[in-house]
Amino acid sequence: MPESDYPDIRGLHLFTEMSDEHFNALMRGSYVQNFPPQIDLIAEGDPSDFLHVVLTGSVELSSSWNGRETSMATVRPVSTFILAATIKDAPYLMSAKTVEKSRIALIPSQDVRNVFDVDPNFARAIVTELAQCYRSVVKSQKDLKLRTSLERLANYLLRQQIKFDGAAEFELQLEKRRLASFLGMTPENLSRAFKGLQPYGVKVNGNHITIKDQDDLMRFAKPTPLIDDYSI
Amino acid sequence: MPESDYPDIRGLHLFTEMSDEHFNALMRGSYVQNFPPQIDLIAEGDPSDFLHVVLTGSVELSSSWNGRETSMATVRPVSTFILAATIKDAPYLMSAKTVEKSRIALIPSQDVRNVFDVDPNFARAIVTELAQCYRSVVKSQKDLKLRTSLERLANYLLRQQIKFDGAAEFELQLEKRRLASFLGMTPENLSRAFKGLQPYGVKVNGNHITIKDQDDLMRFAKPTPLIDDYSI
DNA sequence: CGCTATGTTGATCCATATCAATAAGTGTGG
DNA sequence: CCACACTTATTGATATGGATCAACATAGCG
Repeated sequence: MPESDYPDIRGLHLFTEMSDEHFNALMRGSYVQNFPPQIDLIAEGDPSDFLHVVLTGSVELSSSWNGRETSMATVRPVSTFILAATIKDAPYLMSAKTVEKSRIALIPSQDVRNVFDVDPNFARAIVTELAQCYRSVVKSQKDLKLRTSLERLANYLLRQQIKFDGAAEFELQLEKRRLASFLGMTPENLSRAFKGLQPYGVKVNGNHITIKDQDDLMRFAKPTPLIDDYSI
Repeated sequence: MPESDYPDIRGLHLFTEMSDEHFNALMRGSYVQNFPPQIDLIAEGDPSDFLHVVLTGSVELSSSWNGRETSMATVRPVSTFILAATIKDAPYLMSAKTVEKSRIALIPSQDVRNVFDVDPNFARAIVTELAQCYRSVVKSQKDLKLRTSLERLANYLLRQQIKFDGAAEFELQLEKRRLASFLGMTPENLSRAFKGLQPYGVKVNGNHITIKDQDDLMRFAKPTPLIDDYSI
């Protein structure tokens, strides 16, 4: 891997606290690759040979069964994905494909496990990261089981708004069809859900969202830190 | 904590590999309590003061929002729950209440974090456990998003059957209303779903399930290790 | 430019929720 | 030990959220 990529990766929580020696050892065995859009990186069920780090671009994680498919998450720079499979040396539970042109670091899973065993700081970081991931999925599960699709959309928009520092206007980060699948609905239903939020001051123009009155939307959406991840 | 309870806890993956010294240190600060059925142990949002270990009985984890409630999991002996909250020192995301009379060990979260920092074997065990938990929720999420309620029930029954060593007849471990909520449906719908599985050889009598022809049910349920956890 | 993928809108269908009534347990106290 | 209350399970009738199908519009893109 080119040393110019080291700082980005080092900046991740996962890698900040570990020793230089171990970090460099990890990096030496790793490599970085540029992928065009729509490239399959991983198929669910594959053995987990590498821990992946998205440096630029974005990657969609999805799963399928019996001819159906659903979007599970979108990974943006700089973060890792499929840490759990790497740790457990178990097959990936999700497929991954690039959404846009992306630069991705691949760290051999075996190296991750080796360094984990000798670097307590790295071990602690992994635990924190895994606990974080776990809690995120639990939240997402609650979102799915406790809310209607309209409520999920409303809360999604509020979370996005917070990401953009509470701006009244912002751009959707995802294609609508992907967003629909992520929220557990069809594109048609998402279209109608946007309409359904008009009474609460939500305006949509392509990917451009305007939230007239945040409080109004919040009264409907009833966001809570026990479901909605404001940190990400 | 009475020393007679040590072996059960020590037998958990989480605690097998750690040093005696650290294990005893953890146990000294812990205590064990007997609870009657239907006792609230934890409310979601509470600070995570203790790692809980179910020694006997069973505990239901649930979440609620805006007047709705859903069952997230049922914990049976001997296992821990809310490890992630303990590790992150963050509020619980789920509530916990005893289903039956239960004996539960409470290990102060601070102690868990302290020992984690000094015992590499314990640290590794925690990572493995968390990765396992994470993957379980991801599977459960896929189950919810990719399958109809009938398919979820069919696969649930097959997983239960495997737990009972493939026996053609077994007892449901959960009350039906709890099972319904766990599977993300109403009790009425569960009732009808059982009927809907009759053509595939599923017979229900109270909590007693009979699966006439496993292959028949499997052809409908299409179980896969990428969604269905055969290990638990 | 057309071509293809994405998004919208309308009509309809279906899975599941809700409401209501009844039956069957389960537990409690007299 | 039974009668009563109360919770759980089932069944039927109906409502509804969301999916599906179809047509059309729009927007990237080679």
